[in-house]
Amino acid sequence: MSLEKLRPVEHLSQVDKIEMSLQEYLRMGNFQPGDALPKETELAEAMGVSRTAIREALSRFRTLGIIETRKNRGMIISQPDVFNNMERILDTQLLDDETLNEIFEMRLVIEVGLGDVIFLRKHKADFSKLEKIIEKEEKATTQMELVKCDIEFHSMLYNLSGNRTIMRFQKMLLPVFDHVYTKLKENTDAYPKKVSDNTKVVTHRDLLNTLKDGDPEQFRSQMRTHLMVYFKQLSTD
Amino acid sequence: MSLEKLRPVEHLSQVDKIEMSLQEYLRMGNFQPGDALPKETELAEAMGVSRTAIREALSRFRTLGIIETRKNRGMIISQPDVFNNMERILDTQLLDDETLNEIFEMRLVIEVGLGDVIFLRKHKADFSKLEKIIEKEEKATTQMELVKCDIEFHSMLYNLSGNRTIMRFQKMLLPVFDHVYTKLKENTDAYPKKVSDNTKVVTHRDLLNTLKDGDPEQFRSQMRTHLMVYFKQLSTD
DNA sequence: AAATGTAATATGTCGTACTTATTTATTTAT
DNA sequence: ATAAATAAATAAGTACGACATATTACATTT
Repeated sequence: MSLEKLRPVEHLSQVDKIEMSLQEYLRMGNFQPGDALPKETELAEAMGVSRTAIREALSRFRTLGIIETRKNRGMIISQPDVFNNMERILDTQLLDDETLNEIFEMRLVIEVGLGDVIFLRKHKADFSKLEKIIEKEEKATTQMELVKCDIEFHSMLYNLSGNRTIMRFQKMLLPVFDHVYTKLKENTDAYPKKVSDNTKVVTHRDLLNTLKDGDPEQFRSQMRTHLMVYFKQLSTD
Repeated sequence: MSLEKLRPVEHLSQVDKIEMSLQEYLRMGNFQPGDALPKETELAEAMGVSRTAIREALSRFRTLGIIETRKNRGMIISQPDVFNNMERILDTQLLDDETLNEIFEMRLVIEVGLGDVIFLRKHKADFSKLEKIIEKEEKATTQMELVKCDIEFHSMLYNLSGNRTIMRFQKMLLPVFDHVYTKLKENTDAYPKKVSDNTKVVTHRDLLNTLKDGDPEQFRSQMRTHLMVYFKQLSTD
C-alpha cells in the first residue's frame, strides 16, 4: 500500500475551526449588511470555547471587512470592499517584480477593453473634462507635469466607464504604476512618447476625437497603439 | 466660531496603533519573504503593550497573508497572494448585485483586451487544446455541457495570455459568473447563442481561426461580438 | 422640556498560567 | 562512531479572570 494514499491529517487550530464554523453560521443565517451579531460572550459560550479564541476568529472577519465592531455596542455585518485588502497588500511592497509587471499588464488589457463600456455609456460622458486635461497637457513643460496629466487623462477614462468597481481597481493600482513607470524609464527612456521610429503615435487628443465621432473598434485599436510602448516593454518576459 | 473647524479627535484603538507601528517597522526593515520576525513576547515588551494586543495586530497581518506563523517556531514574512482575500469576500455572498454586475463587466472588458497579450505570446500558444474543447462543445447536447465547455474555452484563453495574475483573477471570479449567468438566464434566456436576429454570431471556432491566422485587431472585434449578448444585458444599468 | 448626570453594557486591554507541537540537545543502543 | 530514542527548551495557541472605556439609555435636575 503506497504511503501517498494517506492524506495528511488535518491539523487545524481551534481558531481555524471556529472561523469555519462562524463562516457557516453567517452563510446559513443569510445575514445582510447592517444585521447585528450575537455578542462575543454568547458566541464563546455557544461554541464552548474561550472568548480569546472567538475574538481572534472575529478579528479575521473584521480584517477582511466582513464585520464591523462598534465599540461597546456590538458587531454588525458590513458590506466589504472587494479591493480593500488587495490595496493593503500592494502597500507592503512585498510582491515580486513579475507579479507587479503582470498587474501592470492587466491594467493595459483593461484600458484596451474599456472602450466598449465607455461607448456603451457615452450619453453620460463629459468630454469637456478630457478636453481640459489635454489642454493642460499641451501646455505642460516638465516631465512631471506630463506624467501627471497622463495619469489624469487615463483616470478620467475610467470614470467615463461608469463602472465603479473598475474605477476602484484603477485607483488602487496607481501606486504600483509609479513603481513600474520608473522601472520602465530606467531601462529605456520609454516614457516620452516622441517615438522617432516609424510606428504611428496616438495622442490623447486622438483618443478624444474618436470618442466623440468614432466607434468602439477604432477606439480599441487607437488605445492599443497609444499603449504600444508599454506592451513592447512587457512582452520581453 | 464655527463647530466645523473642530476636527474629530482621533480615537484609534491600541491595536490600531500597534498595527500601524508594525507596518512601519516592516517597511523600514525592508523585510523579504522568508525573513523571520521577533517573537511575540519581544514585540510586546519592545512596544510596551500586552501580548494579547500584539497578537491581535499580528493576526491582521496573518489574515492578509503578509506573515505566516509556524507553530512554536516563530513568524516569517510571506509572499502574499493579491487575490486571496478578495476571493474570501466573494465567498461570503455579501456583495450587492450592482457590484457583482460590475465585476462581471470587468471580466468582459478584460477578455476583449486580452487578445493583444495572447497574440504577443502566440509562439507559446497551444492551439490544440482549444481545438479539443471546441470539438467537445460541438458534440455537446445538454445546456450544462455547453456552459462547461464555454467556461473551459474562455479559461484556456486566459491561460494562453501567460499572465498568471490575470489567470488567477479569472479563477477567482468563476463562482461569481455562475451567479450572474443564472441571473441573466432568468431574465432573457440569453445564454444559448443561437440568436435569431440579424446580429452576427462569433463562435469559439471563429476565435480560434483568428488566433491562428488573423491579427489582434480582428480578434478584439470578434471577441467583442462574441460577448455581445452579455454587454447588452449589462448596459441596462 | 432641555440639559446634565448616572448606570448598564459589550468591546478593548491586560496578566498569568497552561497546552502543544517543533527543534535542539542529550542519552542510549548497536 | 553512527543512528535511534529520549528529554529539554521553545514559542505560539488557548484559557480564564479582571478591569478600562466608550456608548446607550435611563434617571435626575433645573
